[in-house]
Amino acid sequence: MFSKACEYGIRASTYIALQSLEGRRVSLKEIAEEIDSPVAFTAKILQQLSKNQIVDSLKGAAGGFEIQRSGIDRIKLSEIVYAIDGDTIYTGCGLGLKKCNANKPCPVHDKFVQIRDDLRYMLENTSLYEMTVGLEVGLTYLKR
Amino acid sequence: MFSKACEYGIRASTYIALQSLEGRRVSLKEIAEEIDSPVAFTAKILQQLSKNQIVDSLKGAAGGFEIQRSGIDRIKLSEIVYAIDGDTIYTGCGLGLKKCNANKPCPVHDKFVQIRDDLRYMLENTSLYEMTVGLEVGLTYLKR
DNA sequence: TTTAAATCGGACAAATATGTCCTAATAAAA
DNA sequence: TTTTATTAGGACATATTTGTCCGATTTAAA
Repeated sequence: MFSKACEYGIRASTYIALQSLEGRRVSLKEIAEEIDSPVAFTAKILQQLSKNQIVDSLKGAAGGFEIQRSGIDRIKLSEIVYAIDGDTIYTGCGLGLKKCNANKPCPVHDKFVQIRDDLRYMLENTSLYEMTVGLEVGLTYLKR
Repeated sequence: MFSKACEYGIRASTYIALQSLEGRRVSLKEIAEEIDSPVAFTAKILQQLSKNQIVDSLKGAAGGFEIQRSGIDRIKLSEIVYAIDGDTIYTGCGLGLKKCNANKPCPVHDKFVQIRDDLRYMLENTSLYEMTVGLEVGLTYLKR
């Protein structure tokens, strides 16, 4: 569904949001440990998320990553996916045709539109805050 | 969503089904032309589909690929996807966790289960015959 | 029996995705 | 001011996916 980079990106953002809610800024090292991802690769992804203003980064000692409370409420999964994987998941043809659309559809166009629209709706309506709710009480997990 | 190989595989199977309905056996070369795919790569995929008994192949002059009428009705997209991409699209976690399940779910487990189930239902209930219906009358396309 | 047209299958090549390493830049603390 | 802990970013390395090439095998037709 998503690239590895995107999976790590969602998990990292969610962990940062969770800790930011407690007022804790977190380091790359801690993030990678807590979401069980390769450190240096995660660094690249966080750079990208920072450039796309999904996470805030602060250099130097006591630096790290955080997300403003307003961001935690506002940022949706769709924005993270878009920042890393682009929009192919929404716009691409299920059978890989370059110019597939309602006018010249592939044989599964309508069926895919429906499923992709459901996926898009879900991603556009799931905030980082919502992602953290189960984590706090141990109902959901970010590794294993 | 699917790998390139799987996209080509679905398009190739659909074209073979369409021609088999007319009693025509088709060559690799014709298939690759009609679905706009790389010839040699398509050959590999057809080998795989042949081994998985999704298409019948005949060697030698006047050989080629075909699908029995019974197969055209019976074979579902899910079988093609499974033969090429395996079952990760059904069973894999949306966030890439290895042991994500209802007991220890990731934060989007339930939401992904729903979308994946819809996708699975669609793939398991779309036959090759259904894929060909629109093609015959020029309502749907396999290239561009 | 020979030739031609086709798939099969192994080895190779290129492109992309994933992952690592090292140095520079930054900022807090000693 | 120096040291230390951190992110930024470029170059490199590895793995996987995508794609190519070529000889072997098969079968129909000449």
